[in-house]
Amino acid sequence: MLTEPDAVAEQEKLRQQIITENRFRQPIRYIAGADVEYDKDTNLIAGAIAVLHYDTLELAAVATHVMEVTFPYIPGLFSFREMPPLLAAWEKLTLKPDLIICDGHGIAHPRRFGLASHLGTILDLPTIGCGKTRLYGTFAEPGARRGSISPLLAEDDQQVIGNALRTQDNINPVFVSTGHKVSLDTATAIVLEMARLYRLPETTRIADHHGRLAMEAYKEKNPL
DNA sequence: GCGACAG
DNA sequence: ATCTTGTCGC
Repeated sequence: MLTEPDAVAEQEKLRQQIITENRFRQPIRYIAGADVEYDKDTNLIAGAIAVLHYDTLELAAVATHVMEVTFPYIPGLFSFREMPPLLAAWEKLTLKPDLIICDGHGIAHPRRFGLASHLGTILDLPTIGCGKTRLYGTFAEPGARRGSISPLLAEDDQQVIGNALRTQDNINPVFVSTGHKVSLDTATAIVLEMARLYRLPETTRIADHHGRLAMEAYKEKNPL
């Protein structure tokens, strides 16, 4: 099994591969959302990846995978818990997206290696981190209107590691950061564009929905 | 020693 | 993550 020190060493190794500039073919045609659901009374987790048409937000493909957890929840090593089900779901996916928005942070992480960066470097695919709450860094409250941003700062405000982005008027901001091969500015613009109606981008909402369905179906088919 | 701590 | 309907407020 993977030990904590090994996980940290793995992070450091992969972290060096992160590219924080745009390196993807434009225009974007397919954009995906990646999310993982947990079951309250078992140790099952369901990874889900939903691919949407970038322009219409119409669902183009989806894949899920239910399995048992293989790593505990440790802030900072979170990705080692969610990567297994996501990679398994990725293998089942028939239509590969141009870019993935992850439910968790990218480089807005104490060692600059959150889930989005982990998934991006392993798959060598452009990824964006979009977390609902802050993990690392300091920030000033962004303006009250949709589209307002405020930088997430680290190392005594000497580094910008992400953006607090208000996706709807007077609603708590989300935290956007580069995962891999997408600049912070581009990542922020894409998340805002995908969050037309709700606080979270449509990609993660759809992935979350299918993850739930997969979990229910699995428990139905495999009773305790 | 005391908090903080993605999902 | 999960527990969870109605309800307080804009």
